[in-house]
Amino acid sequence: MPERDHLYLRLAVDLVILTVRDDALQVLTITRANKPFRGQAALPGGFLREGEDLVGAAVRELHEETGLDGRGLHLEQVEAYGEPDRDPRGRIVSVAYLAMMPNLPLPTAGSDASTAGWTPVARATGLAFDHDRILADAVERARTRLEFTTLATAFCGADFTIGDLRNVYEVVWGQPLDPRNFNRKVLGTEGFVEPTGGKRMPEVGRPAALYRAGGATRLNPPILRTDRHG
Amino acid sequence: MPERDHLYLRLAVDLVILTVRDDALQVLTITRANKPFRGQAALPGGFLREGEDLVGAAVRELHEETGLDGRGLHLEQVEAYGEPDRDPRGRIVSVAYLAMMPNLPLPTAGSDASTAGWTPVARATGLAFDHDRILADAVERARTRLEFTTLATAFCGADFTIGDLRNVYEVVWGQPLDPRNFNRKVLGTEGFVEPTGGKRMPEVGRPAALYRAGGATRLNPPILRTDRHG
DNA sequence: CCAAAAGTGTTCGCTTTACACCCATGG
DNA sequence: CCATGGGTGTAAAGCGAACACTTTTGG
Repeated sequence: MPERDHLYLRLAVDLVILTVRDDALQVLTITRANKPFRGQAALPGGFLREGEDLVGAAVRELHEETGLDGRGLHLEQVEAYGEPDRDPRGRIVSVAYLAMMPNLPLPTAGSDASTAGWTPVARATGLAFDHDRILADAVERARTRLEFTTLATAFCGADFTIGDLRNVYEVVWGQPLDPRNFNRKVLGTEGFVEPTGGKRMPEVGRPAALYRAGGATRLNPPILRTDRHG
Repeated sequence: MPERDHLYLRLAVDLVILTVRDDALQVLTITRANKPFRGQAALPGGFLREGEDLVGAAVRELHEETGLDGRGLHLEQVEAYGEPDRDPRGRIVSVAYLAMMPNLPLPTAGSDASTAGWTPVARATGLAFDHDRILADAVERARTRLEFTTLATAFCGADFTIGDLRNVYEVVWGQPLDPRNFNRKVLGTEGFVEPTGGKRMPEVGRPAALYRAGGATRLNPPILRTDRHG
């Protein structure tokens, strides 16, 4: 039923999956197997299919291209990108999604999955399409999310210490924080973390209490970076 | 060049144009002239065309449906909506844009434009498609924007008083503010407003100094609502 | 004079920040 | 003992909420 002035196009979903690894903020990238940009690094993603939700497409593509199970992951829409010439294959509008996950080994099983890997955000330049810009937007969004939500816990495993959580903030923000004040701020925010009762023995130093993510979503009051963006 | 698993669809752009009018937050709506939802209120919007930018489509549709010139308006992307059944005409993904403008009379010239009008947000329910949800998301975004950016000035004309600006905050947030503290907060934020030197005589009371929008974009420190959302 | 809105000064209390200090472990 | 990171106490500084008070107009 195409009509006059009605442009038909394809819709892509691109994924910015972030983790904290080796004291650096890293992004999940794939090496493109097909043209255009064959052999070049890109964000994982793919085309929306019939009957599929945007988030559903994101979860499916994540699994197909990296072997990861995206269910349970907090997938947050960043923005839609629609410049007419952003994709040489034709008119393709892309919706970017952001997720944060703990530092887990990537499955190496699947065929497509074999090309997926972590890249430090600081060195992730020259990506295919307009993925440099998408990545920059998503990282800025993630930095803001740490200020106002409890999503930093998404970077940690099931159990973590306050030091682990502080490390997430320091790495994502690229800014050192006072360990003592950070401790109080986190523990003083109801629902941010819950003690598990366990302890973790470090290589050196006093054992640290273990926590898991609490029920709260929003941080009130927020934990603000002093170095304001903009 | 359609391939397997590549869904072709149409992309719509929907507009949430807000203003403050009669001490109420109001949204620009149209009455649909075509099916589906013929005769029902909806947000202005339309389909993306060939070679067109997302923002370009938003500006064009705004002009076609309301007669307004969207150039110069701060159009901010809110979100993309992609539920498979959100539009009975077929698979249509919509990208919503938000803009804030002063209380100007709407052009009544154009044929399509004749159905455009302002509706108080509080009474704007039962809109076509999923526009109720889009409106709610956009309004929440606007409320947050007032906290962290200088966009409240977009609701005012070229010249305005601090009282005018405070009224914008009070109406959009639905919450009274202390006039004295608000005054200092605004004037103490560099680049928020600039004095024009003029004064405005009210019907009753002391004349108020006039200001215009300053060069700043972000509010640092922010002006936070006490009634936290969520 | 009074009413009403604009604008200034000041106090109180909380949050943030900076840092001294103690705790618990391995070597 | 020392080094290292975890955790508590505390005082100073900064900021926002509340409100007394002055200013400038029209009636």
